[in-house]
Amino acid sequence: MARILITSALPYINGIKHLGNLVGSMLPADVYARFMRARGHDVLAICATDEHGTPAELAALKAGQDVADYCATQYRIQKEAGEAFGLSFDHFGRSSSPENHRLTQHFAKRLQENGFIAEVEEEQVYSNADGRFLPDRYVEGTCPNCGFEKARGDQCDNCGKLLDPTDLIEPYSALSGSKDIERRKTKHLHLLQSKLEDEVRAWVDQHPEWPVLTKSIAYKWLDEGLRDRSITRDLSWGIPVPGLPGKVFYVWFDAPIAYIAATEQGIGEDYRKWWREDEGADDVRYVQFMGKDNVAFHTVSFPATILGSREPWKKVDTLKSLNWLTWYGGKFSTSENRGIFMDQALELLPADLWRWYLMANAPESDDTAFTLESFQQTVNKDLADVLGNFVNRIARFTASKFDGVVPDGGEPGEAEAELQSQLSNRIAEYTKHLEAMEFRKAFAELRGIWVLGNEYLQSAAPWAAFKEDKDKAAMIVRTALNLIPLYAQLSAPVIPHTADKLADVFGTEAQGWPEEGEALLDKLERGKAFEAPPVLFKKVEDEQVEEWAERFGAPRG
RNA sequence: GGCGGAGUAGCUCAGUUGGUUAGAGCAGCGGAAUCAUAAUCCGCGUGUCGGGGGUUCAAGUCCCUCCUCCGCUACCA
Repeated sequence: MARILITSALPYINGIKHLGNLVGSMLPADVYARFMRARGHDVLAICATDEHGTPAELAALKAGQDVADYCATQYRIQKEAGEAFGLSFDHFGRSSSPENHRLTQHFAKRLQENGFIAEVEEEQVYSNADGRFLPDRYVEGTCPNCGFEKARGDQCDNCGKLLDPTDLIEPYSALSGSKDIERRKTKHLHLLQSKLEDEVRAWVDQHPEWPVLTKSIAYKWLDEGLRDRSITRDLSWGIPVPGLPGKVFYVWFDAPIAYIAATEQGIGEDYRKWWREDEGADDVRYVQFMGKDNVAFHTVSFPATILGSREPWKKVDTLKSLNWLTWYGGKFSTSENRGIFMDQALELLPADLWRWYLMANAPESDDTAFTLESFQQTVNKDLADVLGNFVNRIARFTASKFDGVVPDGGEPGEAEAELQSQLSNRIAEYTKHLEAMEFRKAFAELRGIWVLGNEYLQSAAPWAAFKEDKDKAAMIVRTALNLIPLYAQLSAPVIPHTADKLADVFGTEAQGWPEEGEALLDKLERGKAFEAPPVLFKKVEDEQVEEWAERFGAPRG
């Protein structure tokens, strides 16, 4: 039994997340956690809301709420949506927790003591009308390069040129539109990452097994040279910086620390057994899930923070980074009402349908398009036709021909040996892919395992055998029925709610995993009575797709 | 602009270190079966492997170049 620590990139607080966010980190983290628990490992899966930063303050302002109240409300909404989706985090915390305040300040203090922090006076754009400092991208104006009138202070969206807010012609606040903005001096703490560059590189060098994308992003930052960067901001909402009143830590400094703090929120002092290598975490395997945009922060910035603390905190062993799920090839967008969000998805259909489609088509090697048409086709075929119909046809056949009990009699022959052999091979492949976090390959294999049931029934044809040799028909039916509890276990990581229904048919356990080489087809107690379950999956109808396409802004035609 | 990733069948994608006639699922066409949610199972695959050039006995795979999409580029997170 291994100890496995799993974290998912933290969903930002400014509103409920869409399907792309879900499949980008939280859902694969959950699937992996469920799989590892099923294999009997000691798993701790952690997530939290990421609550600080300018966008959170602005979202609260827009909602007419105090930012603390706003975050509390949004936290509850996100937590509940996650639970409804079956996300089985052992703890879903908040980056604004007292634990994270304490821990973030602790890391800053340690970095300070070790000489990795410097106080620097710099100039920032201040808006008098808004009464606040503005991050570069919240300053807009005319691009000096191409003349585009709504260029942002960090980059022009029209010509792509990288800018500084002072480059803009006639700059104004993107919040209020006010031109009453000025540069003001302000003091900030800089993390002296340049001093840690060699250590970070040495640590990255220890992980040749990381995916190409992950390594190339990390080395790109290292090759350019780690720059010292500000880890504080002039905001009111956040973790206060001791000695600098009115300042808070930069959200990207405190957010990864919240992985640790959320663990403490969840399990108290025992969090150290998972996070401190000198207090028991030396045998922990730590796996992180994130979108590709987050890789640099997890391979370089956060490790620099940890290394600079000179304390033995657990660092990541394995990273799984995913690409983007797109809405018909474009961006999911809250403001423009494009795409489906977690709460909306569950109003339409049960979580397992979304979970299956998202994971079977996870954006692992490249961005992947979500379309309602593809979703409909996939869940109808894989879940309703292949899995659901298999369970329904064998259960109802048993009900009508064998009085709804697992029939006794007959001896398995060549076909059953062949089925057992194919199952063993495919389960081994499936398990291997899940271990490697290759989700698309894994679920193609699981689908193949479901198909084996239909193939077996089709060729064994118990309905034909029943007319000549009832013992043989009984043996075939018994063999097929044994697939139901097996499918419950194998399917549980990805479609947990359905897995529970499958396990309930014979009162077996959905949690667990078949042993390698285990005899799988004669485990059910003979003579056991059971009820054929209701149809597992209703099909998604064309009219529903039409309606949703309209409602969620799908490009038509 | 720079760095990195990607471009393979109508669609979504596999294709290890270059090596026999480039694969899978879906869709489509044909057939079988009738237990089942008109569900299932079997059979059918020539597609300029983004364009062009090069290295090699041999290139989807290596090199050069061009095109398109995506990410990062350190003050969005």
